[in-house]
Amino acid sequence: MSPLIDVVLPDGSVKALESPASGLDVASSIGSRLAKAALAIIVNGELSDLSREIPDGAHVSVVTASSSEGLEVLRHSTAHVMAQAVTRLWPGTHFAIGPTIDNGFYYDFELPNDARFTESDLEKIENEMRAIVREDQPFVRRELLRDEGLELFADQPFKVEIIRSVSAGATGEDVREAGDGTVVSTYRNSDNFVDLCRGPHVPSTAKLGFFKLMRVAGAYWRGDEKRPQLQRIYGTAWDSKDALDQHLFRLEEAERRDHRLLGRELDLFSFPSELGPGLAVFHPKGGTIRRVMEEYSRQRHVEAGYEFVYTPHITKGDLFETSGHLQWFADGMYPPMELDDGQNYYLKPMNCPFHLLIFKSRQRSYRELPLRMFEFGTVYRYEKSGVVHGLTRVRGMTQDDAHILCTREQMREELVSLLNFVLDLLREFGLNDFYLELSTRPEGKAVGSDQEWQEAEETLESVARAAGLELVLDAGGGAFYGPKISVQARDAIGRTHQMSTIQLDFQLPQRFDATYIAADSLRTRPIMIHRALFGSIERFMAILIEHYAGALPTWLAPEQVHVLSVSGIYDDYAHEVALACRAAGLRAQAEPATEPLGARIRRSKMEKVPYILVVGEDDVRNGTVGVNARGSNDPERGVAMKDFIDRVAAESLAHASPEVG
RNA sequence: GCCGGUGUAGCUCAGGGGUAGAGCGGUUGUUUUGUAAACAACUGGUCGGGGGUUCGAAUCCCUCCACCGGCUCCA
Repeated sequence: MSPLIDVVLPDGSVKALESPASGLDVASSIGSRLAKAALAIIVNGELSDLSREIPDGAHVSVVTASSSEGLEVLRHSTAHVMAQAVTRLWPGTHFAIGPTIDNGFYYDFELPNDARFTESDLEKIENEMRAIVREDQPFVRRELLRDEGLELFADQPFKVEIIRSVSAGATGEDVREAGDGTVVSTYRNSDNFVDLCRGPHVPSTAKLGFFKLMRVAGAYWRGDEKRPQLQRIYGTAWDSKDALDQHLFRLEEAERRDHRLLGRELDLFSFPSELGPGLAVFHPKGGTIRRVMEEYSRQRHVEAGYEFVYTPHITKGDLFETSGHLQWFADGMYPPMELDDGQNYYLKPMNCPFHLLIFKSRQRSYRELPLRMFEFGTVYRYEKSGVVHGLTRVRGMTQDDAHILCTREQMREELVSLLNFVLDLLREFGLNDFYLELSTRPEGKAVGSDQEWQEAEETLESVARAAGLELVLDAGGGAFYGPKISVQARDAIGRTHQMSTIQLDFQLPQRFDATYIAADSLRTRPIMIHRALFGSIERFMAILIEHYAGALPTWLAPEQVHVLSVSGIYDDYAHEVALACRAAGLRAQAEPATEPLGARIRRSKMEKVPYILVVGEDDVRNGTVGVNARGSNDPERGVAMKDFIDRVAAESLAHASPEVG
């Protein structure tokens, strides 16, 4: 009889198993359904293959696709299957890395003879993957010495590079691929496919099957644009057809919300090709949304003690020499205009140097600090041709930009109140699920001393922690002049967007030699805080449009009320109602009865107007309206005109959407 | 900037060496409508730009541009 070992299950209970026992044995001992669903096992906190032998006394937890770990294992294994399929179809392919990502995975390849994947290849690859799944190939783990690994992958240059880099002490992605360096781990599926991989993997390809290859794209090896560009295939993988279908449905939902599509359908903005890429024009309705956003923002900034400034769009290059932009940011700037006097003039990519000049326009006293200067500053950035994207990435944009100059002592408190201000403002626009990101010093392209950076980063971090929100580190993501906190918001369908940025800057005041006279009569260097709460108005509008799927809350809706008369003989009353709404500050208009009512209702509904009023004979007699609120299938009849107006005015003030029952 | 894809009417799309199409939209007329599409007529295009092959190019080839999906970058 074999000796027994004990394993501790997640609920604390202890199970005795015959030794040796694998992860699969553990799962089987609990139940046959679990054994079937098991994909991997966590042994003493370490995610491992099911085939792994379990040591006596281990704490174990069986991993199925219902956990995020399980899905990740499943996706990673599917990536291997894809790599095998590709090497079957294109013998001689070099494969690079194939990690999991949100909802799926990708794998980077270099095809022989510089061949390229096309979209139609995806179906071929999927079919080959299905064949591999049917073959029920086991994933067999084997650990090799470094030199054995180098030999095994001698014809796979990317794998060789990974093995070399992990044995040289690399971390991160490479370790995930290969292990710790002295020993490398591999997974073999069949005689002709073995991959370098740390694992773990599902026991067999038969555990997989609910996947779809989404798209093919170029991707630089190691994300470095100076290195070879590989062919990347993105896929998604799930544990059931249902889950896969749901995911595909969510993608369709995101497509339906695409602000570029809604922007055209709702007649909000466009990108005339006559203007060039990334340059938008706002149509009257988009202009209304923007104006309401800006007006509200202005009002809040006045209340928060900001002063409003205005600065020009172009300047002599000297300014950006002083600020360091020409040294650090020239790639992002439009090329200069050379004028007759031999001066180079630039479109401004940022507003900060101008605000500093305002600060410097006369001597400042500590009594004036903190000085908060706000501007809707329109800036131009020469974005690379491949990156412009709707309103979220443009070449001309307006920032709700402000620069706060304060003393070192004031800095912390200013940041704390600023963060509260931001979050409160964003909540008024209907976003309420946030986390913070701290971006630190960018290696190799930063100005300032180590000590200054350290102080700036520590201050920002402590302020961010004090806010009590989740904090994520974005190492090396800061601007060249200082670190930043950015507020990330999750939208209605769970995507995250970078919203506000708050940057700390010890550099610019120094470069411009900005000073104030402190209480001790000494010239003292102020601290500068850069901040944009919307980020850019364009991007923020895009996010709102997608968040609300175009159905903006009443206060932001470009048209709030449409008044439709049942027939032309009540058009006068419809106008009267619209005028009364407008007198109460609502955006309302009467639509003439040129078409049947149903057609006009449909038109207004498609425009996502919050309130459609229908008026007819009863209403003319009683001074009432029929109210059809957006989202409701159940119109109200005979509502007193004044009651309706009061209700919508209140709703608008509260920044709410129509209440539907 | 790089890789892949796509450019036909305002929008969505069909056509694929031999007279440029549909639906929606727009305009006009008729219709007077109680909650998501009345009827009719009309209107609409250098088939992204340029070059080439050809008797003939929207269609085949080259090139540029724009857009879409990624990479790098980023508000």
